Amino acid sequence: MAKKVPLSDAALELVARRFAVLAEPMRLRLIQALFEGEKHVNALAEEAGGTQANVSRHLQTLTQAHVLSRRKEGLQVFYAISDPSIYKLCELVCGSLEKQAAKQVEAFE
Amino acid sequence: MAKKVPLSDAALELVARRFAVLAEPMRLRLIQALFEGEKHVNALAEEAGGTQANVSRHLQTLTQAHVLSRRKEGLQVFYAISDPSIYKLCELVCGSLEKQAAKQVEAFE
DNA sequence: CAAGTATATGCGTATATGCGCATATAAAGT
DNA sequence: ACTTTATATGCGCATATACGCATATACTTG
Repeated sequence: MAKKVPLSDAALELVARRFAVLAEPMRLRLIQALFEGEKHVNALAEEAGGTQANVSRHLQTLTQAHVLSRRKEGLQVFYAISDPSIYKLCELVCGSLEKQAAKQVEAFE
Repeated sequence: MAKKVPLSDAALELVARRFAVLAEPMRLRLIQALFEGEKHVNALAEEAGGTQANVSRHLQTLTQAHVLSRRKEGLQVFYAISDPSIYKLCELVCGSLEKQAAKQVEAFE
């Protein structure tokens, strides 16, 4: 397991795409809503404040990126977080942004 | 410190922008190059394989996002990673992608 | 099989952004 | 002051993608 080898172009594209998937507020809202557990599309649309069509698309994007899992039950489709690293990822970014904000505040004191 | 409160729209936009900054292969290449330490623009352009102009722009984007710091010394400008969370962020994503890849392989066995 | 409900998708548009090219700015040496 | 070197930026183009609207698909029920 070589650790210091620079990532290949293909690998970098994958990483970039991963970040891109998380780079939309609406998708983050959906992920946040799913932190509470599995939910179906209409519930998510209502909670996240988007149209059914748009939410469905975003859910598709997240599922294709293996961030969410999809489970069909009768008429409804339930989505859930399938990649546990998402939790830490969001925590890390939030923490970093909080530190930044704290620094901004310092500058005014 | 309330932890379970959903993030505000403004906060989500910030998080999204943070991810967006990391969602470009060229910027990831620059970050990766800077893992070895502070470097100046031309060195980064050569190492990352981009034009000076383009690299300069990406460095600006990363600096405005407080991912990098900028230090001017004579004619040269040195950039360095200023947000330590970047290391873990990249590790997390790489680890997650490796697991995904491993699963793909399993499917063929 | 028809009607209703939940979800997905085709299409057009508006916006964002990465890149190349040329040029501007800044600093150092002659 | 002029030239050279290092970096930044204005501009245009090409591409990606988020959203709205309408419609298609899938499943359930009467």
